[in-house]
Amino acid sequence: MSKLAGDEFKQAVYDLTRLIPCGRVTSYGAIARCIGSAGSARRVGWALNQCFHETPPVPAHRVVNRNGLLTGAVHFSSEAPMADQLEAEGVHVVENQIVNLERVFWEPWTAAELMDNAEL
DNA sequence: ACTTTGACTATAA
DNA sequence: GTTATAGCCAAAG
Repeated sequence: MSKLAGDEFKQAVYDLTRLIPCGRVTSYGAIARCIGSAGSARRVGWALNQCFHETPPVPAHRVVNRNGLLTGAVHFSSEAPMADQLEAEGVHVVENQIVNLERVFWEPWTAAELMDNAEL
């Protein structure tokens, strides 16, 4: 068993994505690795594609590729572009690419410490 | 059941 | 530094 089903995988991705602090971003591969499915970065994107009709909403705009490029911007609503939401949180975006990526990058393993601390 | 595609990543040239 | 190719896993056609 222990096989990560599609729905469980999506839930794991959503849960971790919701833990991303405001003004920070992360990568698909980092999320995939944190949930135990390293190398399945593409599945993270697939899961996030379904997040729009999920409740509560998932801040998918904080998830970008390893290059800091907003590859999923085209999947966002025209009224709330990915870049616009990132800029609203203080993240500078130029040509669909995040500026100072290292400065705003957030590693999901930080969430593990937070959750562990919360359980105490 | 097989083939193609996808919000990716790493390595090689 | 960039560009090209391979590896990756699962869903959709």
